[in-house]
Amino acid sequence: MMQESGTEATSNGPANQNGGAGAEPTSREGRPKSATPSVEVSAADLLHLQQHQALQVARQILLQQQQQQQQSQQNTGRKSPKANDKQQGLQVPVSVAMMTPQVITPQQMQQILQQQVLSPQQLQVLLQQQQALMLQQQLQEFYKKQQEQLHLQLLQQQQQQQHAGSKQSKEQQVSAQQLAFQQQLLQVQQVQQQHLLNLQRQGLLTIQPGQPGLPMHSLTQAMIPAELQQLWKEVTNAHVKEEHNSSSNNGHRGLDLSSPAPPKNPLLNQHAPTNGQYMSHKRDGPTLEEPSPHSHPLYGHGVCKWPGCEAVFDDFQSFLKHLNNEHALDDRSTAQCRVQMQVVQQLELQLAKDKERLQAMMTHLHVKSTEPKATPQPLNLVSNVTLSKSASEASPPLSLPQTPTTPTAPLTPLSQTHSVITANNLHNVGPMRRRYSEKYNMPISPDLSQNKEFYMNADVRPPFTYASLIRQAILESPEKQLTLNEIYNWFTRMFAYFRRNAATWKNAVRHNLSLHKCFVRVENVKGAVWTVDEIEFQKRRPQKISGSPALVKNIQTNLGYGPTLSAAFQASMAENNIPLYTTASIGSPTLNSLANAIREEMNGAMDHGNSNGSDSSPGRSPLPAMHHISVKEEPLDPDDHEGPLSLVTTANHSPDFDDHRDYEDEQGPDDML
DNA sequence: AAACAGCTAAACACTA
DNA sequence: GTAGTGTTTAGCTGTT
Repeated sequence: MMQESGTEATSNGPANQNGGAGAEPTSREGRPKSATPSVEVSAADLLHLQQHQALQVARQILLQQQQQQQQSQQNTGRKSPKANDKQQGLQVPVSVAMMTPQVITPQQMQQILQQQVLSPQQLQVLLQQQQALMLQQQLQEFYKKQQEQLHLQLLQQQQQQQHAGSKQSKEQQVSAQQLAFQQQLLQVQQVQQQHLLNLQRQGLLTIQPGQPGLPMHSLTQAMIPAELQQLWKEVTNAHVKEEHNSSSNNGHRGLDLSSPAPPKNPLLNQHAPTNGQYMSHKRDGPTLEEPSPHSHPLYGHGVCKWPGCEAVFDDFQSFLKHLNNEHALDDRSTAQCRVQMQVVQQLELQLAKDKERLQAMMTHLHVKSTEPKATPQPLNLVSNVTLSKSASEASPPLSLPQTPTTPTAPLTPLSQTHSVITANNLHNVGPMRRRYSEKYNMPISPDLSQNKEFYMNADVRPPFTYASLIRQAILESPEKQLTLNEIYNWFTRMFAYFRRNAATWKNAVRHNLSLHKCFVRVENVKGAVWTVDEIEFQKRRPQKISGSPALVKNIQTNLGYGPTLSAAFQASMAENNIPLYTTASIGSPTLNSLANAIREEMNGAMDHGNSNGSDSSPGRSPLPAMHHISVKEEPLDPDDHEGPLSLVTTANHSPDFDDHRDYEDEQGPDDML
């Protein structure tokens, strides 16, 4: 928590984000919860500031307009545009109160029109002024409403936080509130921009790119990161030159994108409106040619990818036509572009926050940082597959230990085992000699079920030992026994990784089956099947888990049901390896949840027992392993059970069983006998 | 440093 | 003869 807040404070401050104008709403996301109230206040302040800026912009612009017009009316003879420009730049915002009284009522307007005291030009000017003033009033009203809403929200948030029970729910509330808050702010921004754009469009807002001291500019700066700003400038300059000859907007340059208000996205440049040529502006530098004559970032699968468009086209040319016609350089496109830009900004900010969070988490867990790679890859497992392949294909497939990537420091078992695999985790799998399922004696079932899809699709080596996997395969089977071929099939079915280099891993499977005493070969009518001797499996590695004695006792008591429970149940209990998680070994689970998990586990085990025991084939011992257990000379050493119980909930387990059923069906009718 | 565990490779035997 | 299955050994690496 402290680390996180520290990180946030240093690397995510307003200065880093938006150049100091402080109008970036999203910088609040992910802030430390302890600082929530004060940050909320600052959020409101920021909103105030932003609104104030927008209002100032409008005021100043309107004032400029008025003065300009007054000057042009009164000093018709003397023209000194340069002096005017300078004066405009130095204008000091005046109070709205100075301007509001000038709003003319419709009746007055009617009178003026009827009396025809004004020339058409004067009327035009007057109209513009009126429109501007009305816009400003609307703006003010809207801001007031927004402000009230936000205040309400903040109040609610504070109250909720005060009464929130658990820390976690508090966090959730906070983040939900933050999200709503962000959206609110985004909305405000967008409306601001829309209004300003309207002003622009009507020629009331004539702001030149090079003009100093423009409030609009500061507003824009407040919204976009520095680099984007830079990019924007570059693009803007180029665009101004490009558009300079265009006389379409003669008279006023309200649509000129070079005005600072619309943050110009590279996107804009990508569809040069005149020729439809896609000029790659980003990444590879300006010299890069477009990758292919028919590729366009806004065109994919025959669909226009312009936000909210989705028009379908048969060919690229018609798309280009559409792009030039429908998404030409107009106010709508500009506004959409701005919105898109904000979306990107939000995502970037979110990414940055998540990165920081990840970093903090890893720091907290004492894991070496993989920061540069920590950028979440798209969930394109294929790319990961490629990576993994290229890394492993150079060497024998299972000789991943030789890959240059060294395994990271041990993770907290729970955080690793029970988390869904992400792209980051990929760096951790493979070269582990001792897979964490072994190392921490963790059950692989939760991980497997949770990341089942992942393992099934990604060519990533599962972080489990062969022994664990074989055991899992066997235990997942209804009969708790599998032929070698069935084990093979389970491997290939469950793991994309084992769909290649079969000779290697199959050899390893056989080797493990033979080597480990925990795997018991049972002769069957149809041949041999392999079963798991759970006790032997647990004995393989003495576990040293410093569990609370009470818990140990508890588990032992549960195991003590032995005489009254079926052998299948015992086997299932042992099978699922319910561990005696301690706070030291597991991190966070409460005793309560542990108890629940065990309870669920027991229920699930009972189910398993019931499903196997009664209707299995007589010729085939349903639980050969149990038979094996029964003849073991060594009594169950309590210490052996300290680690070995796994948190496999029925929820996690049953799908696998279902899947396994399918799989078993492939194996032929021998289960039916 | 030694023991241990796990992975890989390979040789060999047996059987269908 | 071949493929599948099962056993065993050896060498290596990583962990304890």
